[in-house]
Amino acid sequence: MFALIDCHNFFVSCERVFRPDLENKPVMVLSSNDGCVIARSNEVKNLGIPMGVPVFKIRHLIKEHNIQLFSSNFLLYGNLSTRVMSVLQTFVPNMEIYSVDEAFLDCRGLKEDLENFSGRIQSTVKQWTGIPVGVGIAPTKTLAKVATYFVKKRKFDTCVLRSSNDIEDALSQTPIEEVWGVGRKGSQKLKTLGIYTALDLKRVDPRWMRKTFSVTGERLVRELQGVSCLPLEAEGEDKKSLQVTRSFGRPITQFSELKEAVLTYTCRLAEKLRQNQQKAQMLSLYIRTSFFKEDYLCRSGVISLGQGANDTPSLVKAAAQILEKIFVPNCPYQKAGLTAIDLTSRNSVGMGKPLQSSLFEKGGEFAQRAQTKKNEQLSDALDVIHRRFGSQSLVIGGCGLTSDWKVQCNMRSPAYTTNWNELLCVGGDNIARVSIK
DNA sequence: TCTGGGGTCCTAGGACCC
DNA sequence: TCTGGGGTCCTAGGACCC
Repeated sequence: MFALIDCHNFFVSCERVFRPDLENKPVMVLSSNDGCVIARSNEVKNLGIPMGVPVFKIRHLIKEHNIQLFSSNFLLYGNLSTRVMSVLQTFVPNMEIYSVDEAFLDCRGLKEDLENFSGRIQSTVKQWTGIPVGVGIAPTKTLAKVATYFVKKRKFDTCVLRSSNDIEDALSQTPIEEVWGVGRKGSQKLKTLGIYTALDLKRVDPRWMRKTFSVTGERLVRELQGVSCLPLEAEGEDKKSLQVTRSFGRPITQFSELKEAVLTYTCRLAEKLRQNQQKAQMLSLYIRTSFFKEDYLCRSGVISLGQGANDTPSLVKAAAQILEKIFVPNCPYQKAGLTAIDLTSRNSVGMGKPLQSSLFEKGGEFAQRAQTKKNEQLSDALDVIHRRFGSQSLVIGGCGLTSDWKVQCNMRSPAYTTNWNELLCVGGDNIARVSIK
């Protein structure tokens, strides 16, 4: 049996941990640039506000219902996520962190009654972290997903699907578009084939499904039939790609400004690579205008980083080269994104596979190695300085200093758990109502 | 006026190998 | 006249997830 633990309205719940006065009030968290709704409290869901809707379309509802807004504060959410996961780790030997707000637990060998077990998880996480969670338990991961769908819909705390009667009953009440792995396109196609519920899908021939929807479709059907095809993923797998993509606070037309933005994102990407102890062998960059405007334009390019790099100077140089190549003048760019691909594994010798050196390396092998070493030392120093004095304390020249193209986030909550200067104050002018149970 | 960010997996088709 | 069979690797694009 698999247990899926799913945090309720996670980002909103994180904000409420430090703002208990917002309990039972409508609260939303917005995407970067305060553009779209990415998390809603139950009160907001009850108003019929959908996930992902742009804020400007619902201004009137926000005002009318006095909805409390927050810019996204991923530092906070990431930190609270870590807390929740470490509490979950105390319950079972094997678990998979599936996303920032979800984890699968392997329930094999559990002596305890499952209803009791899930209740205990739910109350412990709430008490130790302040985050409310739902728990769904079933024989496969996909069925556990169905169980948590019921938790959300029916406002249960927990749901255990065990007997085939219970499972079939739950599946018959699950619309096909709610099944894990069936997206918008898939559900449209399935409906034209007469498959409307999860139960309908469970009853199709897996071999037919493979022909029509590839191996992924076949696995899905088998999972619904109770045959586990998706094992718990091992922990600490290396990432296969890393990205930094951002929309700008306003459209950018000038090359010089676009370059500042791209190089700023590149520095961040290099930092992420170093944090992960990985190197990239390829770097790709795209720049694009707004989807919603006429003459939509998207340009992209890829460049090789030779044997793999994660030092800031190498990546910055590569990104600038791509940008020169793909830039088209007089376009209102709205977004840029970088992706590091072909990442070397964390555990391989000397960080990165022991690759052959390139036959066509310029400047001779020794000069090249010396330069790489310098760049890596510089990057390490940069990391140390950023940790100590903040990420803005020292930047490379190409990133610019004014950068008024930066994303808007005017309603961000404090970094309550990661910055000494932003700890929650109790008493004084700014009294927070914290109830300690 | 105003529309997120970061990932994974799968397939098809082409180039290439013996 | 007539031209095989069995592979791997790479890339682009699509779909899906949170």
